[in-house]
Amino acid sequence: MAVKPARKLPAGSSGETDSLDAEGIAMLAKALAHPARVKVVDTLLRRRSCIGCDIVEEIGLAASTTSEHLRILKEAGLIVGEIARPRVCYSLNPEAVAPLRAFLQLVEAAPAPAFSE
Amino acid sequence: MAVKPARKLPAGSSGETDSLDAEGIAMLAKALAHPARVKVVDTLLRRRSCIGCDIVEEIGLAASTTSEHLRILKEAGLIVGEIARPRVCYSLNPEAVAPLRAFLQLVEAAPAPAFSE
DNA sequence: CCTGCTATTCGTAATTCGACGAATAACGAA
DNA sequence: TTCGTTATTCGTCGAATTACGAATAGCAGG
Repeated sequence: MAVKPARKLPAGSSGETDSLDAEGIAMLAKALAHPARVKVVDTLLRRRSCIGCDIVEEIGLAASTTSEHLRILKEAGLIVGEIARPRVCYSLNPEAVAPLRAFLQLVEAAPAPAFSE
Repeated sequence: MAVKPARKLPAGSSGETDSLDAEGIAMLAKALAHPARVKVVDTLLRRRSCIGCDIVEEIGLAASTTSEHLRILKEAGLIVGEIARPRVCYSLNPEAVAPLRAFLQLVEAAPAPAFSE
């Protein structure tokens, strides 16, 4: 479809001073756009620890499905996985969330619409 | 596979720490999980105004596609549309974003993983 | 060596998403 | 009333997501 008229500026940290990184924001949001993945993040938030197969039990999906969700979260940089054979130890990467959080904070600080609903 | 029963406990109860609304968080994130929709929100953020077809021009997609994105944002409660025939005047609904923002803030405040990458 | 434990990858379905043009709706203006 | 402007809905298509079980990969230990 190639419906990308917008400039695909390579990851070279170009100076977008006034335009926000919609792609990056959307990518982060997408990583959290599923209840199972939100639960994973929440689990890692409460149990500071990380155990792999405990996550499977916590969210109640098949191991392979859970692994896929973990892959997506990893790809978005939201979590990191330390290999400790035969286990994998997952942890949050708190700073990865910053761009999305900053954007939401801007939105929340915006003036409410004049008309009430 | 024992499918875990998704329990729907009232959000108004006592502790908000153990009753995370994963569904709601994910729904909000999903609404922002596309660059075009992030751009719409950003446009409404910068131009406090609301004009409907200006949004179409701003994000560069077909009108029908844009309308669909607006519908999704509306459905998630992130924006509201005031009908001013033949136009529709869109505005942000800043408070709708609060649950997701609060969740992200918790994540960001979490201790970083012990091992560095 | 083989066995068990854990995590990931593979193959495959069903469903949802994202995009477009065409058709439709709804009102102000002529 | 008819026309013009704007927004939404409809129908459709390919692509992506989500889910599962089966198969695979690595290591610790008997």
